[in-house]
Parts: sequence; C-alpha cells; structure tokens
Amino acid sequence: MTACDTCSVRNHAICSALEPAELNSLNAIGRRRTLEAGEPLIWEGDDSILVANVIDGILKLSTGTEDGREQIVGVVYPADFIGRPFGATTRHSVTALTDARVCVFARADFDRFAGEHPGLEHKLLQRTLAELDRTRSWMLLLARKSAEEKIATFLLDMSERLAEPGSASLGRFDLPFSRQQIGDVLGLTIETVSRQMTKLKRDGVIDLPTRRAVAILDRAELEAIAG
Amino acid sequence: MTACDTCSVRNHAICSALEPAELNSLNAIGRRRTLEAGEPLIWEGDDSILVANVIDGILKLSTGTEDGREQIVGVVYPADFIGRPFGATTRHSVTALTDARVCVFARADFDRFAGEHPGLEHKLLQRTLAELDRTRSWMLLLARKSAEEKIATFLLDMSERLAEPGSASLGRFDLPFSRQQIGDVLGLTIETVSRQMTKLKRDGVIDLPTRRAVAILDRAELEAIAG
DNA sequence: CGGGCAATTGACGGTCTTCAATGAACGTGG
DNA sequence: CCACGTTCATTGAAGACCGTCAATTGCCCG
Repeated sequence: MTACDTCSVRNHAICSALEPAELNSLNAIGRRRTLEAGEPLIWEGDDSILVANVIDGILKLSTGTEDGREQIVGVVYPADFIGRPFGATTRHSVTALTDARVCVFARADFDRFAGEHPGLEHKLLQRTLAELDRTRSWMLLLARKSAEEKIATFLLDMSERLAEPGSASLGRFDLPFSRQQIGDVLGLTIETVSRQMTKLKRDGVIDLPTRRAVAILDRAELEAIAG
Repeated sequence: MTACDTCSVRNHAICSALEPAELNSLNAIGRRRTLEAGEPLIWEGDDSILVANVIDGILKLSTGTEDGREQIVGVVYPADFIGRPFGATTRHSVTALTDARVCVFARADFDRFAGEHPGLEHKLLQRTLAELDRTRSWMLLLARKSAEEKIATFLLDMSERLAEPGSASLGRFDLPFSRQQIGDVLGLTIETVSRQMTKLKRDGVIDLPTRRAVAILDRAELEAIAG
C-alpha cells in the first residue's frame, strides 16, 4: 500500500504508464507536498532541482522582465506535470493559485527513473507535445486578438476546464484568478480586464455574481466575440 | 550506404540516438523531399499524416484567425523536428521560408518506429521540452514588449542563429524573413516593423545594407533596447 | 528601360495603457 | 455584530503607441 494506490490522478498522470511494481519504485523517490494559495514551488532561474505531478489544485507558470512586467505562460491542473527534466535550469516560476497538493521528485532521481522506464517518457512526451500545441495557440491570442476577444476566449477556456460536473448550469464557475492575474495571462492591464468584463456583463453575455464567479448567459454570443 | 550516412544533420537531429542498424530501418521508412521558398509542407487542420526532420533550410510554423490575421508560432532550423506525432491533427501550417530539404516520414510509420526505439523518443522529448521553453519565453515578448523591444529582441535572436561561422563580422546576416513575416512573428504590422528598423538604423545601432541584410553596429545598445 | 512588388514614409484615429480617484468586499479586532 | 482598515475591483480622464489608410520610393526582374 503506497500513497499512489489512493492517488486521485493515478490513472491520468504520466504515472499511468507504470506497472504496480514500477509505481512502487517511483513512489519511493517522490514525496507529497501541500501548497497554500499564493505559495511558490519553483523560482525562475533556479537550478532545476525538482519536478512534480499535480494531484490537486491549480498552479501558474510565470516569467517576467527585469523592470517588473509579468506574464503567465502556462496554467497547470490536476494530473499535469511540472518542471524541467533533462535541463539545468528552470525558465519560469511555478506558484500555486489555489491550495494545492503535488507529488514532488528530485530532478536527478526523476531523470534516472525516466531513463529506465520508456513508457513513462512516452507519456511525458505526449503531454509535452499537447502542451506545446496549446501554448502555440495561445500565442495567436496574445499577438493578434483584441482585449474583448481575449477576455471572451479566456472565459470560454475557463468554463471548459472548470465546469463542475454535478452542476446543472455548465456556464457557471469560480475563477481561480484575480483580475490582475487574468491580465497577466492575457497580456492586458487590470483596468482593461475590468472594463471588458463589465462590458460583457452590460451586454447580457455574462453575469458576475461575485468577484470570482462568472456565469455565461449567452455562450453562442461569447463564442462569436471570441473570434 | 544509405542517405543517412551522408546526412549533414546526422549527429544533431533526433536520429543521433540510433545505432547504424536502427538508422537503416528508419531510413527505410523515410524519404527526402525538397521544398522551394514559400512552398507549404503541412496545412493547419490537416490530418496529421506526416512528420519530418529538417536537413537544410528554414521553415515557419503558422496559424491564423478566420478573418485572416496570421501569426508565426515557431521557426525551425536544420536538425529540428517537424510535425505532430501521436496526435490526430496538426494545429499549425508548416511552410518553407527558404529553399529547404527535409526527411519525411508517414506519421503512422514514425509513431510505430518511435515506440520501438526509446532512445529516439528521449531525444524527441528533450527537443520538445526545449522548444516549449523557447515558446513560453516568446509569449512574454508578444504580450508585454513594445514594438522597439520586439524588433531588438528579434534581431539579436536572428544574429545568434544565423551568424556565419566563417564571417569575421558576427553581427552581419541575411534575414530569412520579409518585413511582413517579421511582423507575423512579432505580432506587429509591416509598417511598424519598417519604422522601428529605420529608427534603429537612424540611431546608429544597426545598418541595413540591403532589404534582407542586417548589420549590428552596437550590440550592447541593442541588448539594452531589447530589455 | 519599365513593370511589379516590397518597403518606406506620412497623416490620422482607435485601442489600450497610465494615472488617479472612488467604490466594494473581506478580515480583524473591539 | 459592527466599525474600521486593507486589499481588490471599478470607473473616469488623458495620452501614448501602434494600426489603418494612402502615397511614394526603391529594388529586382525581365
């Protein structure tokens, strides 16, 4: 009986490539760690000393310029992989957006283990290729879309990822981001984010019951705006 | 004696993971193909039916919105890998920027071969992880940098990739991009690209001997501008 | 030499940022 | 439970930057 046996992402994370005996070996080199919302896990420019699987919660990958401009370059969800195996340094920070639980490995240990388990590397490759596709799609948004299109695209993306399975209203969810963080994802200022959200609410496309909650009232219209 | 034996990227592309006998097998399922500048290799949204290694030349990966805005989401050089293994569709177009030679594989053949050769998958994983890092860095540029900073960053990036080994002047090279394509990389219009390049020339930071040529006169200043 | 395309240059306008103030939500302590 | 301070979000006004539209120049090729 190991921690893996009861792990909620056991069948979705890259670990799903492993046989029970192999999983035991992996479990032996990893450890659980909990993070509070806002707590950092890895700093940009650090020596790449650890990698991790997300068990629960949402984390952001971010980078910034010297003069303080920040950009969120990725968001990871349960079963996603974090960190930079086979590389000396980490090029972006990792910070918890919500309370989170992760399964952490020393990078050297993980690199060695992965080298001996091609199935694990295969899963990691698939995940990385999919992430690269998603990241490249996001570049189009950052470079070419208007503020209104960005917000609409963002809200649709969030609704797909966060829609509560039980909830009857598929278009209602709580954002794991502050307005500032939404700006950091979309390459906008907090004021522009606020104005565009208010505009969508005024036009009856969405509702904003609380600071963090969003309800999509007219999905077709939102999709049209997203472009 | 196979085509691989004389291949100029033999020791740099993912093929370098293979033993001679394995290389023979890979050679058997691949074929060479030449592309002229401007010629497409893969279209966005196509079924992912082929993957390739770049032998010679430079190609762009691009995507666009329905209303015609285009964005270049990646640029690949000799020894780089092209395409989307283990996935049903390709999410961006691939087009030659210069005359190019590539080593093409049917995706199904490549997927099978890769599954049987973990060393190859390992190389591909390393390459994909590095590409993801680079792509994420580029997001910061697209989302947060000014036009001037974008152009300066772009020119420095080009100078590193293109500097002729023999040339005494490391800061002189020919761009493989038109002004329009530079705009498509940086998320700018052709006019803004032109204006910023002219400004850098006027300020004595660079020289523009011909349409495609660039000479960096003051690298330190250019780096300062790049931010 | 001349046609055609790429690049440059100019004028103007819109979008988003910046700066600043107000308003709402949340937690703490009385 | 409410007063208060702090943080986050909203709103407003002004302006910078970049995009758009249009005209011109320069380069490359036949």
